[in-house]
This record gives sequence, structure tokens and C-alpha cells, in this order.
Amino acid sequence: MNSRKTGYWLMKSEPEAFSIDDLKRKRQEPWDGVRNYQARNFMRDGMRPGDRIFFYHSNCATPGIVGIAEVATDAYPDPSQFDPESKYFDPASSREKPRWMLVDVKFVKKLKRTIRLDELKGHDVLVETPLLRKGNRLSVMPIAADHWKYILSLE
DNA sequence: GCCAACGTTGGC
DNA sequence: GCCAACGTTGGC
Repeated sequence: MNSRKTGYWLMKSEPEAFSIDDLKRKRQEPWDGVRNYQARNFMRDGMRPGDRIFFYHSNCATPGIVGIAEVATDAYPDPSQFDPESKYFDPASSREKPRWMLVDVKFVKKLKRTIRLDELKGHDVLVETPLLRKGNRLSVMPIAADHWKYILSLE
């Protein structure tokens, strides 16, 4: 058997563009528009269906973790890269050699409260987690299993 | 709105 | 391959 431990991730979204409530309503969505190679590589090479995701609201009044989602598919080419009408269109990409990949993400639940970024910064055990490293702007990043459990316990 | 901390692009 | 210029992210 090719078994594998569950992976844990954090994905950022601006709530004005796509919030946890939007995901709840739609139940499942392709995570399109990622145009950063490191973030793409995490989706393409790291994520597997069933992996758990912290849904994070960024660039808003109260940045923080607001819900839990789950990886619903393996990675496949992001259709928006081929669409000239899309703001995510990438003329340098082609269907033969797609540059950008995505996974579908499905809603699991909203947290009872927002676990705020400024609150997370107060926990010394989390200093190594990518979200809290200085200057980190990645929109998709891994979370260590013990950090996942610890953060969940704060809810 | 500001701006630090990036990542990307392109001239050389 | 170097690196300056540029664009973006995202907290504040």
C-alpha cells in the first residue's frame, strides 16, 4: 500500500475576493489564480486529497484563521491561465505545457471564532511556522502536524 | 494609504 | 549570470 500521513496546509484568501462564507456556500471551489512558483509547487507536489487546510483571511481588518477546508482533488492545470478574458491569463503558458496548477478545495467548517494573526504571534511554539516568519507572503504554505494541533486547540 | 519584503523581468 | 527596476503582497 502506498499510504501517507495527512498533510496540513494554510491557504490565504482576501475575504473581499473569496471568503470562508463563499466557500461554505459553494461547498467546493478550484483554488485558481495562484501565480507563485513555490505556492504552485506545494499544491502540485505536496497536496493530496484529504489533506486539511486552515482557511486564512488576509489583507483585511482582522487577519487570521477562520475555518477549515480539505483538499478535494489532485492538482490539475488552472483553467484561468488559458483564458484571455481572465485577469489570471498567462500568455506564456499553453495547454501543452501548462505553467500553473491548482487543486479543488472543499468546505469543512468555520471556526467558532477567528484565530487572529496577532494572537498567533504571541505563542512562542509557533515561531517557526511559515505564516509567522518575517516577510512571508506565500499564499499556500505547509503547517507542521504538531502546529496544526496546537493552533486548533486555541479555538 | 504606506511601505517592507519579497518575486519576477529583462538589459547587459 | 548579475542586478536594477518594477510589481505584488499584506500587515499596519
